[in-house]
Amino acid sequence: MTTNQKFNFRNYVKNTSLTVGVNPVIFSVSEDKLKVLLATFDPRLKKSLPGGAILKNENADDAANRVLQETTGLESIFLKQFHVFSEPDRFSYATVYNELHEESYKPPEDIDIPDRVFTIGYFALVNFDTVHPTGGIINVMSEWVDIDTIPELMYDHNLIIDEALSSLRKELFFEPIGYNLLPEKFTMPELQRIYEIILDKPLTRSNFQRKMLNWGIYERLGERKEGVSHKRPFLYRFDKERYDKAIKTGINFCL
Amino acid sequence: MTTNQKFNFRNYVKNTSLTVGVNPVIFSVSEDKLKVLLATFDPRLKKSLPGGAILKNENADDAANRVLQETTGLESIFLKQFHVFSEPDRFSYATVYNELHEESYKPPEDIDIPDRVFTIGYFALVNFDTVHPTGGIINVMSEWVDIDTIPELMYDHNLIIDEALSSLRKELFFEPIGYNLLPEKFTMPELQRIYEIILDKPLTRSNFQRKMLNWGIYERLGERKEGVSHKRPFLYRFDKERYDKAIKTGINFCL
DNA sequence: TCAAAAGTGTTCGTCCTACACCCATGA
DNA sequence: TCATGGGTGTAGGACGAACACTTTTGA
Repeated sequence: MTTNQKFNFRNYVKNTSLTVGVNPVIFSVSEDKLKVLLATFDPRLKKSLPGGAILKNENADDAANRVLQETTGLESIFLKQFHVFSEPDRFSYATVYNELHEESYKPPEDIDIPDRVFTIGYFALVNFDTVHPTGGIINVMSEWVDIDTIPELMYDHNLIIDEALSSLRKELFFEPIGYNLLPEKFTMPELQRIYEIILDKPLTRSNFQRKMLNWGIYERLGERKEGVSHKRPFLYRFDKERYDKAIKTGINFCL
Repeated sequence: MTTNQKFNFRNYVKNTSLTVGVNPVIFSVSEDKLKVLLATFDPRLKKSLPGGAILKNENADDAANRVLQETTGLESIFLKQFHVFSEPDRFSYATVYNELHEESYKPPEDIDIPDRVFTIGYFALVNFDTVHPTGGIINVMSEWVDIDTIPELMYDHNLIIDEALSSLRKELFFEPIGYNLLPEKFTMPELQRIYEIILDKPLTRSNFQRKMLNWGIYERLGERKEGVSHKRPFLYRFDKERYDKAIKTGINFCL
């Protein structure tokens, strides 16, 4: 036998019309709280995550970066895919219209509306101060919301945020990503707060300091933080070169 | 403003015709080697991973379990999503026809062939002896191949396997999943080989033993392994109850 | 009786924890 | 001068790496 006799194109290509989008869960830290960027599509509806479809010549990462750029203005920041959400009924393009009966939200009948929409969940870490949230292309506005006061959201977006947070915590053990939430120059106490807020548990100051320095991936700068009403802490910077070297020699970032 | 003025359905629904499938990377261990199940669609072509489209009423996990069942006969085994592969040109339905010019592989012109196909990568851990590989619904056959002699595969399947292995290694730090590769009753030396093979590095016998027992998630059975030409090792079984208890009290599975 | 492999114990070093102590700063 | 927070030192304990020793088995 040379040809595969089992194969029949008509059985193989299952024609469920489908769109795949991305939903970045954008984290930042401000006022000692972990925050997530939530979008408002229409003020009368529940909030949702920023998101968008994957366009013709994009891969998923491209799309996530684009959505991030549209809503925060930021490029090339920490962004990582963590899970696909694919329940058959997780999303419907008619939801908004069914809720509000606004003519402009009515799915037109002359274009093919996909039966299903999957979304690829991403999480991103950004420095709060560098972001001026906008609604991007789809939404009216977006805003930071404390992780522990997230309201009920559209679709399965509450679930997506839960999974994003637990993926973020997992990732902390493999990559020292916390510094992405801080400005380029930061102090050890600041970094410690990041870890405490993400992991939601207190860490011992002196030991935290020593561990971070032992990793040898942060460069201590000459300067110290100005304008604090007590001893001025050193400033540090993430050092990519040292990081790459540390990775090669095999390091683990367990806390 | 009540209505979202930015919104226009015609801009929002981007009509790229798209299918999403799953590709489980099925791992097992035999003859002291880590193996992956590879499928042959047509003997004249490169091999590939088992796979299939996500059907109408399935989510991604359902589809992956179905493909696994079709190719191995197994149900409810360890299976975990790890990444979506979404490059615009990663897959084409015409590939096989372009290669072989066999009429039966020609995409019919009267049905809509999707422009793009994404795949969700899964990895699965199975006990070698319980599997009798078949081609499943799509392929002619499937067979176990050593992880370090994987040939060049169709599409981006080599990349998928690489990512699967590194995800498997990562996951070892969060879940003690190695036992899934063994029969229900196993010995500590057997478990140690599993870890050594997956991580591709030797571990110290006595320390490994102690660590596994300290985790307290394996139950030592009364019996010992029969038919070995030296001291007979104890048999153990993974104990779900103890595992759940250990998780609650906060355990980490660092090696 | 012996080789091989399994189980257990011991030593040593490293790292983590907790706490103490001193330093620098603005109020 | 004092309260506050940052940097560093140290004693004690937990744990891992390496290795030694004993036990059990089939050949």
